Amino acid sequence: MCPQTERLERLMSEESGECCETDVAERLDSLRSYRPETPAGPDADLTALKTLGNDTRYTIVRLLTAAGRELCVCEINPVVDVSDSAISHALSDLHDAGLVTRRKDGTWRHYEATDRAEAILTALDETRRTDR
Amino acid sequence: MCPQTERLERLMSEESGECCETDVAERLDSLRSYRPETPAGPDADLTALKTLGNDTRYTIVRLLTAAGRELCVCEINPVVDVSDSAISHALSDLHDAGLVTRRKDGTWRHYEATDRAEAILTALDETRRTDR
DNA sequence: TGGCTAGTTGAACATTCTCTCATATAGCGT
DNA sequence: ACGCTATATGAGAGAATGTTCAACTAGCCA
Repeated sequence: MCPQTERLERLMSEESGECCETDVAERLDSLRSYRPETPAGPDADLTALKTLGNDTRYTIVRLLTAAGRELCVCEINPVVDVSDSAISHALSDLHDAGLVTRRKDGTWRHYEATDRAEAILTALDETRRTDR
Repeated sequence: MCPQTERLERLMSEESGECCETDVAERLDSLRSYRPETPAGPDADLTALKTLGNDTRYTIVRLLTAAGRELCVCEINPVVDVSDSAISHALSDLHDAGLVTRRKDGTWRHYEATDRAEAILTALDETRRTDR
C-alpha cells in the first residue's frame, strides 16, 4: 500500500468505525475511475479553457458572440487594444481550439464563434452570482 | 479618425457600395458596445477559465463532479499525481475562483464542486465533437 | 502540555505565455 | 508583373504560472 493512502485509510476508519485494506482498495478504485481518461476529451477541454482564459481571446469571443454574426478582422481590430499581430495570433489560437470558425473572402477573413464557445460563455453567464 | 479604422471604412465601402464617416462611427459604436464591461463579470469569468484551464485543477474538479459528493483532501491526494502542497494550492485557487466549496471537519477538509464548475464542464461535455 | 497528523502557506526556480517588431504570404486592381 | 492591402507567421523579451521544498498552523488525544 503506497504511503499516499495511509491518510485515506485513517479517514475510512473514522467514518465506519472499522476498516480493512480491501475497503480502502475498493474506495481507491472508485476514486481512480473518476479521473478523466487521458486521450479523449480532457485535452480538448483543457485547450479550450486555456485558450479562452486570456484577456485578449476572451474579449474577442465575447465580441463575436455579442455580435451574433461573423466579424471581419478589421472589425475586431479597432475594438481590442492590442496589435494587429496579437489579434491574428489570438484568432489563430481560438480557431485551433475549436472556438471560432474562419471564412476567407478575398483578402478579408471573417471569424465567428462556435457553439462550443457560446456554450461555455452561457454556462458562465448563468452561474455568475454576486451572492454565495 | 484613428488609423485602426481605415480598414473598417474600406470594408464598409465594399459592402454597401458607398460609405460615409458617420456610418463607420456608428458601426464602431455598436462593435464597442459588444466589448464586455470591465468591472463586472469578465474578471470573474476570466479567473474561472484560467483556474480551470490547468491540468491539475481540471483533474481535481472532474474528480469532484464525477464523485457527485464532497471529497476529503486525502481522497484526492492518491489520485492526482502531484505533491500534497500542489493539491492544496490548487484547491485554494479553485475555491477563490468560486469553483469548489470548502468544509472543515476537525483536521479534515472536504471540497465539493460548485454549480458553476459543473455548468462549465457540462458545456464542454455537450459540445465536444469528433466531427467538424 | 507535548506530540502526532491534516492541511496550508511562502519562496524559489523552471517553464510557459503573450505580447511586439519585423518579415512573409496572398488577393486584388492597374 | 507591380504595387498596395489584409492578414499571418517567427523570433525574442518580459511577465506570469506551476511545481516543489521547507516551514507553519490547527485539531486531536494522551
